[in-house]
This record gives sequence, C-alpha cells and structure tokens, in this order.
Amino acid sequence: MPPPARTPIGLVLARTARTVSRAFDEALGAAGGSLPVWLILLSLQTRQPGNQRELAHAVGIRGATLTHHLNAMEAGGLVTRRRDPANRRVHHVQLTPAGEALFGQLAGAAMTFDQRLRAGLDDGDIDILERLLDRLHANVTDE
Amino acid sequence: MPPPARTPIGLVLARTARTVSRAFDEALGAAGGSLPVWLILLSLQTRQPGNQRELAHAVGIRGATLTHHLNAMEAGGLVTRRRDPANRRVHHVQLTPAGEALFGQLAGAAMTFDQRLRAGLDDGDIDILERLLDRLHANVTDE
DNA sequence: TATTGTTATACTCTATAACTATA
DNA sequence: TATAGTTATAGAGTATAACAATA
Repeated sequence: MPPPARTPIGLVLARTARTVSRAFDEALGAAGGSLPVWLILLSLQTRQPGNQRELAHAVGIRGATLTHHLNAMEAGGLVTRRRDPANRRVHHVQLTPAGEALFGQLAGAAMTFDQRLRAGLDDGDIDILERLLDRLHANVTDE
Repeated sequence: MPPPARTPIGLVLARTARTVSRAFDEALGAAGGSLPVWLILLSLQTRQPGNQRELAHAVGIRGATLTHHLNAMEAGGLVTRRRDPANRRVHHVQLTPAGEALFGQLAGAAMTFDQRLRAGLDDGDIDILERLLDRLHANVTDE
C-alpha cells in the first residue's frame, strides 16, 4: 500500500510563500520600495552593520548583489557611502533623510500588511507558526 | 507605549521560504530539474489541464511565461505540443517518455526533500502548519 | 470580435569572475 | 598576500504588449 500521498509540505510552503511574497512586493511597491530595498533599509536601521559584507549577510545576498542595490539606492538619493578613515577599504553606508523617510513609509506598509496577514490568527497561532517555520528553516540549514 | 514589536510574521515567512526554496531548488537541480519545470510536470500529471491557460494558472504564472518554459522543455525533449483537432487554437501538452522519466526523478527528489523538511515534526504539526499557511494564503488572496 | 497561444522585448534579482584599492 | 568592495557579464524567472491563428 502506498503512503497516504498528501501534498508535500514544501509545496504548500512554496505556494503560500509565493502568493504572500507577491502581495508583499505589491504593498512595498505601492509605498515606493521593493523587498530587497526594504530588507536593506531594515538591516541598516535595526542592526549596525560595520561593513557591507555584514550587511549583505544580514540580507541574505552576495556582496556583488548588494553593491548592485546600493548603486541604485545611492543614485536614488536614499543612502550615501563614505570610507572609514581608520580602514579605508571599509565603506560605511548611511541613510539620507530621503532614505529615512522611505524607511518610515515602508515600515508603515509592512505593518499594515502584517495586520492583514494576521487576520483570524491570535498570538498563540502566530507563536506556533513561527516555531514551525523555524523548525523547517533549521531542517534545511543544518547538517 | 508602542506595541510589543515582534518580528512581522511575513518577514519570518519570507526568510523561511527563501531558505527552503533555495534548498529545494538545489535538490531539484541536482535531479536535473528546476522549480517551474517541476510544477509544470506535476500539474500535467496530476490535473488534466485542458489548455495552456489552465496549466499556467495552476502553476501560478502568465501564459507567455509558460510558453517560455514549454519552449525550453520541448527543445529538451520533455514535452510535445499538438493541436486539438476539435479546436485548433488549443494546444495539448503531453509528456514524452523522457518527460515522464524526469518527472519520476524529480518526484523522488521532492519526496526525499520533504522527509528532510519534516524531521522532528509529527503529522499533527504538519496539519497545523498547513492550516496556518492556508490561512495566510487566504488572508492575502481574498478581499 | 473573442480566444488561444507565441514572439519580441525588457525588467528584477541573483550570481560568478575578474578587477581595484587598501592593508 | 589577504580583505573590502566594484565592475562586467550572465542567467533564471517573470512580465507586458503586439501579433498570428482560429473560432
């Protein structure tokens, strides 16, 4: 007898994530941003990445990919890059006032989106979901 | 007093999904496929999409994007397209033996991956996770 | 006219490899 | 030599718009 043949949980996760990601992208887009820009701004504000390598790691992308985004963000007047006088190889990335303003707007959009996402779920549900997602993450990361 | 400021669940989902998706992509790549190819093969085998519009919808992509993938898959000898004699606008997509073989290999890779993903989770956990993910999906899709 | 699908084109995100500049 | 970051290039996946074929 073959196993019960239920939908693989990875597929359910992939479908949900795609739908949710698209909706989130849309919400961020309507607020003037995008997912990578939001993650970069968020990392810059919440952590204090000492260099771009750390920043790239926090966002989950490669250094060259980060440079790509930072170039666009600098051209858009959102960030500035200045060399560290103590170690001139290091570039410190800083938000401009326009960058901070966009951060605020995207944070608002993200919070609104999150409320929509939580509809019908109480704190206990969210805790459980978070725990289960962490477990999936660990199952794929470890080993 | 500001709200408890917990990590937005959408962010947790996005991070988990990215990590899991990359690992899944890798597993499918090692088996000779990719996520969109797997989704297309799976839809062809499990549903019986009457036309490409239905197939594209099942996979969650646009018609032109599906054409893009089908062109590559046809060039790779995985599928054939033939016109429906009753309605010559409609193209029926069919798996070749090579397509069926790849389907089998990817199915194996997907099952193996799913077992890895489920480590430490019992059926009850999976049920709960699935229910919660469905809820997120609905929260973003509806309205 | 409406529907099915394709072609042409382009955008976003990502990556690797080779390079520059500092140390 | 090693490290921080950039540039050049490319590839995967997606999309829209214009088109061809068929109904």
